[in-house]
Amino acid sequence: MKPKLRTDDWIEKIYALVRQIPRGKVCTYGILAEHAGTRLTARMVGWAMNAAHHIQPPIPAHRVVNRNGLLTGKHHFGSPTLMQELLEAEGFIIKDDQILDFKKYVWQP
DNA sequence: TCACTGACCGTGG
DNA sequence: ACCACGGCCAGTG
Repeated sequence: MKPKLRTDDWIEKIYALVRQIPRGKVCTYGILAEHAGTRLTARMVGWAMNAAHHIQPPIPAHRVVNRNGLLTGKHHFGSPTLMQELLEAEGFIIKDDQILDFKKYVWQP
């Protein structure tokens, strides 16, 4: 009997991982997806983040960026600059919606 | 009910 | 080095 391999299962992993991201670090959709089970579901990670907006506790989705270090989801934060503001508040340097030296701040579980 | 899209990533030509 | 395509899951029209 396989456990219910459903959304709730891996989606919680995603949330847990994102909440484990220390301040001053960032993570990518690919890494989260990979640690959540499948690395090919990076797209769903974004969907999970979207759902994370109305759940508790709040998810620091601003620390989750794409492989390019680009703030792809900034437009989904309610304010197009909210994500950048949050990241800058943590010491990141954002240029053209992109984190400078992003590779140096990548956090891996 | 069927089909398409989505805060992506990796590989191929 | 650049462009194009496929793949995964779930939600919505």
